Amino acid sequence: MSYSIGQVAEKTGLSTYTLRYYEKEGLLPFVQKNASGLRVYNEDDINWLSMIECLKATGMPIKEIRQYIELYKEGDSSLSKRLELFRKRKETVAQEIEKLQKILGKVEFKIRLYEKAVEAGSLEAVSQTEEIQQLRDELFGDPNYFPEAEGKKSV
Amino acid sequence: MSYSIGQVAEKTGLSTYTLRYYEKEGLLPFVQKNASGLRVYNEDDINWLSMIECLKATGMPIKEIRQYIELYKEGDSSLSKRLELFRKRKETVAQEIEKLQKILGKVEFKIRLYEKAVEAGSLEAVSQTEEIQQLRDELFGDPNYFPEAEGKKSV
DNA sequence: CCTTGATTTAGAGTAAGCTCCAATGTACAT
DNA sequence: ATGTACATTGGAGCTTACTCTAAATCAAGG
Repeated sequence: MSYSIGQVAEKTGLSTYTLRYYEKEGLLPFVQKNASGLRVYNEDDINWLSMIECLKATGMPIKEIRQYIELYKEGDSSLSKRLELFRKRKETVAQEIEKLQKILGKVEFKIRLYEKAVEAGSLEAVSQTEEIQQLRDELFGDPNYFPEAEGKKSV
Repeated sequence: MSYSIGQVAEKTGLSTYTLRYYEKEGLLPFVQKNASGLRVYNEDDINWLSMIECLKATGMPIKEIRQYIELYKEGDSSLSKRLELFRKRKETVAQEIEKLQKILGKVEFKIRLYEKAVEAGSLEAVSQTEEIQQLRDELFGDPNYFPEAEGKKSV
């Protein structure tokens, strides 16, 4: 099965601009062209796009994705480099998840604070309560992320 | 306690350029200046920066952070809007965490695949094995995210 | 007073990742 | 064969979030 650039755009949710841009950046070195110069994508190209989306989702910039593709083109001699690359990606993603979980905790604190504030009709009144102060201490007693955060003013 | 822009940069890890940029963009509307026009930051400003970093970490763009700050300036009349804003942030972050967990699964699959490939000295040999095909099915049987992904070619 | 280093401003420059345009060519149904 | 939709290229333009520059001013020590 083969696809035009428009069909691939449809299938992947990427724009035709983006597909051409990726090619220009060396992310899709295997896309064929027919006699008239039109791009003809096959299943492998779609798989590559899926891989690219995956790497992008790990936070990898386009230049580094190209490097992966260049490693792939080197063949089996680059297997251990590719393994190493995926291990680094795993680390990056794991760290990002951890960071987001901490952020989620802070946002949930804000939600509780604002729920009480809406109830009371005032933020100042609520942010000094025993309950909120205690929550604040639990969350921000950890000095790792902006220790001065979330002071008395409840910004 | 008060701080110069350089001290705040040191404290927060942001550059002095960034601090001035944030002010220009309306993210720090409370920073004072002394008689000579030099910025003088206080604890509240540091707290605001911490809040800004938190919102940024949720993926919120700077223009929307400014909108939050404008809501804050409106006082208690905007409490429920601010609550709503934090609820949306929570959704965004929760979804991002979910997405990253799926990505983590894919990356871990790649790691296993490449571990085997390095062992065998060949990617093609390994990607057709019973074990890998089974793992692939488990991970990518779900048609939500690029159903064509990870075909026979193991890109 | 003088020097050194930090700070001020307006505005220009940068990097990433697209996004679009103009002019031209291709595919195909009527 | 002609209209319509879709494709090609090079290159310009856009957005976000900084990042830096230049020229002037300020702060503090000797």
